[in-house]
Amino acid sequence: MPDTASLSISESRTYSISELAREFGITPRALRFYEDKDMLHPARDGMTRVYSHRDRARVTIIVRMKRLGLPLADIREILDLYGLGDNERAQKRKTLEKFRNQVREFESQREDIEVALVELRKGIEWLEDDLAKIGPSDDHADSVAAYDAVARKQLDDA
Amino acid sequence: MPDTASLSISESRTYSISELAREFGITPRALRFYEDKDMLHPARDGMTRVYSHRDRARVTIIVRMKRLGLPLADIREILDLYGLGDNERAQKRKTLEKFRNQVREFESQREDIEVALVELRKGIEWLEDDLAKIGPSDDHADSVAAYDAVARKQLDDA
DNA sequence: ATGCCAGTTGACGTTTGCGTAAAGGGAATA
DNA sequence: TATTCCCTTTACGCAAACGTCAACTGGCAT
Repeated sequence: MPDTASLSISESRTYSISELAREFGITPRALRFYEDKDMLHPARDGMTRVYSHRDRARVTIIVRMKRLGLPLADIREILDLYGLGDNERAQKRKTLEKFRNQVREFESQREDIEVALVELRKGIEWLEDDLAKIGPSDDHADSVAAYDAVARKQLDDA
Repeated sequence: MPDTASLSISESRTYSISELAREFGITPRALRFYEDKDMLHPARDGMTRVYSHRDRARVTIIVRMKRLGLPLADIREILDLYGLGDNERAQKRKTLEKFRNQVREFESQREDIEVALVELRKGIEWLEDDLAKIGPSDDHADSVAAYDAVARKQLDDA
């Protein structure tokens, strides 16, 4: 099987805890913590943890999901669902539902981000314009007007 | 000034704490908490809080930012920045930097979401296909193969 | 053998974002 | 007057997600 050959190079590697930690910008403590929460189950060489390529993939998922604000418990479920290939139809339906809900949540979250980005860009534009006025008019009325302008926008589309 | 007239209708209203709480789907406790954290400064009628339209706008921002996972401290800063119209140029530059950083963060967060959505949709597709196989082959080899397929994808683009 | 580095397991501390009584004030309604 | 609301403050509690010791255990380089 040529398949096996293609795997052997990169997928046979193992990683130490601090190696993975550095790679993902987290602490070893975090990795042990995730393990304690049953999100990882690295092999052991005596006492020391040995992370497989597959473990690494799981960490990738964990880190990604975390950045998206998912609580560890939820991430764990997702991980479990990937891991549990021996599901029955009922379970799979539930899984499907969960995934669909996640999609919905992410989509609405993405919308929130779009909105926030618009707001921030408006603020940036305002600040840039304001800073572009060469002479520091240092005026009080000016800043008040500016504040009102921004506030007004907030109020309008709130 | 006709401007004043356009404001008087909707902007002169005030809100009670529970009114605002209901509107934003949060508890009065939360609003008091935000005030304790100096994110809101509603007027008082005796002891009871009276929220202006402008206060309401601030709550809007708080809620939005919270949904995006920003810690209250950060939200407070943003709020302060809006409120401080009497900034010096130096301050404004710092503000500008903060805003730009936020934009960058949101953008990368949005990308994370896109990625996660792709993953989830792949998972959904897989589950749907799997459930579509009319006969519950109930096979063990099947599920193992399915697991490997998914795992492989994870590993590939990790 | 000694020292250093990286690893291990608890156990406790910290921050965030409120929830949840506890104890009461003021106004309106029955 | 009594009950009912809505409001107030003060204060303790809590789950999540680690950080931070503390106390040990190897391995290997000198």
